[in-house]
Amino acid sequence: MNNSFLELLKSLAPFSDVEQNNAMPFFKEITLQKNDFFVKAGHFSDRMAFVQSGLLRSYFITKEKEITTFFAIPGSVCLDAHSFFGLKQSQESIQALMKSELLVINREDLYSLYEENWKWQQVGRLLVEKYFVASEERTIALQSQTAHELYEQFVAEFPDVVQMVPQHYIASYLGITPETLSRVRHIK
Amino acid sequence: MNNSFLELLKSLAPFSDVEQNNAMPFFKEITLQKNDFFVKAGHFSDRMAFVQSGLLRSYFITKEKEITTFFAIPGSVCLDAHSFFGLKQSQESIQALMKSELLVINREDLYSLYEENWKWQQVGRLLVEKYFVASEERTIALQSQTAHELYEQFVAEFPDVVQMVPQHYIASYLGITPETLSRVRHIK
DNA sequence: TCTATTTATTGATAAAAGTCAATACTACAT
DNA sequence: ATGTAGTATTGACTTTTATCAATAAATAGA
Repeated sequence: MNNSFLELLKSLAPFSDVEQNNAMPFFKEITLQKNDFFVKAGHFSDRMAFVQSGLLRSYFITKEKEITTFFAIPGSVCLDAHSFFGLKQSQESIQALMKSELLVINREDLYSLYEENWKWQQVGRLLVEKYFVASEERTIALQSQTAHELYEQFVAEFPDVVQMVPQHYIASYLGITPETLSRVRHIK
Repeated sequence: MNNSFLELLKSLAPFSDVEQNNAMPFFKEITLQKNDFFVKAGHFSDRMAFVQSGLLRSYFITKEKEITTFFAIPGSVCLDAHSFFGLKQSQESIQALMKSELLVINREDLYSLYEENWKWQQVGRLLVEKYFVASEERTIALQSQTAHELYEQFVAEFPDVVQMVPQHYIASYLGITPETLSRVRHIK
């Protein structure tokens, strides 16, 4: 398994080499080419990915508008929560914006891991806790900040993404129009 | 223990009577009077509550503005995620808006439960997953909906809360001003 | 009950962001 | 090199929401 993935896990709970090796067969390495989909809206998705390299984008379409909900950078966990946890059809699509290497596990295998060793269950819990806190913080930002503040915060948090994706993806992630983002970028 | 709490747990995983009884001593029933704080901003909070009755509000203060982030109704889990999961000083305060009965467990005891029986760890994970999905959905709403749509959705989702709390709390929960909410309420 | 405080509404105006449309820029494929 | 599709910028204008201020209504205490 890849180092960055192991480091993420080890930051959450200590694993022995044996435990790591036991888990390895559950994860499959896959490579997505640019524009390939990891999840397609309307389908059920039972796969969870750790991004090893590349970049993916989650988005959904509503009322003629396309809304970006997440950029998955290396080190991120990437899944459609509504589908994976809620067992529903995914509302979002997740698409690779460039060639991306992922470590993928499906729900069934993940749950086997959880039952096999409580430490994996713990890591699963800690991961979701971490993403829950991040989601809460994003909610608060959207609720309380102006377009300009949101963009500055985005640049600080994801400097690489700013360089790599079309601005209108970032605009929709911030809940503003591309025109507004373009103007906001030229303030100060 | 209270029925609504047990029902919540059973909806997530099946527990035997023995398992339930083993867990009981970890939970303390507390009653908050109106305006009592469950969490105070700036303090560390290691307590998690199940709301049995009453109503609480999470909020924080920024730039002279007060922003409501959550209403905890009966059946809800109530905590400051940033503090409880992130082990940081809480940014929010959580205050009872009326007399409220809570079942409270602290982090240490919760983690003992997790280690004692993997099913509790599983329930902990499932609970966070559930709240994560809800948080994602709220983010998407804030990102993509108008003030009017947000309010209509709030009324549909929390009809009781609408009756019970000052409108400006709801306004700040929706990321709009009290004046805008007042106007939006009289549309159509 | 009366008063003080909080809360809600309304109006006038300002600011922020959206919409529409034109144009320019870029990257890529042929 | 040329053309195409996607992307970014800019301007004029509209809509939405915020702000400020005044008043009205509701509520909680004494």
